[in-house]
Amino acid sequence: VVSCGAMIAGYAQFGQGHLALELFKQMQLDDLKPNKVVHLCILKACGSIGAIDEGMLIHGQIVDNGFDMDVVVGSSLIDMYAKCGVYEEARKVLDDLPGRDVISWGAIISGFAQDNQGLPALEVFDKMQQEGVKPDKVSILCALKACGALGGIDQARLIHKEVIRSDLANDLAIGNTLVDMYAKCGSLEDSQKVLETLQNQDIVSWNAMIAGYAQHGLYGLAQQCLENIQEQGFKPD
RNA sequence: CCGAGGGUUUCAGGGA
Repeated sequence: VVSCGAMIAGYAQFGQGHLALELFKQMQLDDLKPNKVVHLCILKACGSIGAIDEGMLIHGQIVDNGFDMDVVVGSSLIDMYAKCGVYEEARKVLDDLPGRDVISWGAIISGFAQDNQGLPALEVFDKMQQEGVKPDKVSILCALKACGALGGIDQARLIHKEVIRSDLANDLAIGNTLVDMYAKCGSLEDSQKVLETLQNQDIVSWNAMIAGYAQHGLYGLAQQCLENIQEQGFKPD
């Protein structure tokens, strides 16, 4: 079971969801009883390929095994349902999950944000805080992405302010997401400002800025930005 | 006793 589990984990992590599912089915044909970790990996696989039918089947097995009250398993279920776009079910699992934490909430927020559903993402983000759960880096990343999807510049500035006062003020992933978010909100000046104040920049920072200019038809500025980074010795990808 | 386990930022191309 453990060696199969390790294989399934590998497949799931490398985006080979179908192979993971195949191996999982083979396991069951061989009468090997999946443990908790195998369930977690297979849920990830289901989410990544949108295999909702398989996912619901696994959910049933998890309930039968009494694993469904485990916060890690519960969060994986939420993630699976959210990635499959079945938000009502994701929400139901979240509401019934004892000890739900910032990751459980983050799974739904991420699902909405990834799906360009900015408004519901931010609603859940607020609800989480109303319940006294403090946002962490990942949930903030997702909330910022949601602002970008929504074009909600006011919400964006609000969250940005909070970020500045937090220990994430100099975080590169957060900074990159801010650059992208402001660009998607149509405020390229803000993007540029954030980019310039980053302590370090990487390829993602530049790409976000260039894409922002390009998507607003500012081809000259996009070009200029590209030349800038090359002058600084960075290689575009 | 050991190993495997949860939400994570940017960008391109063809067809229906």
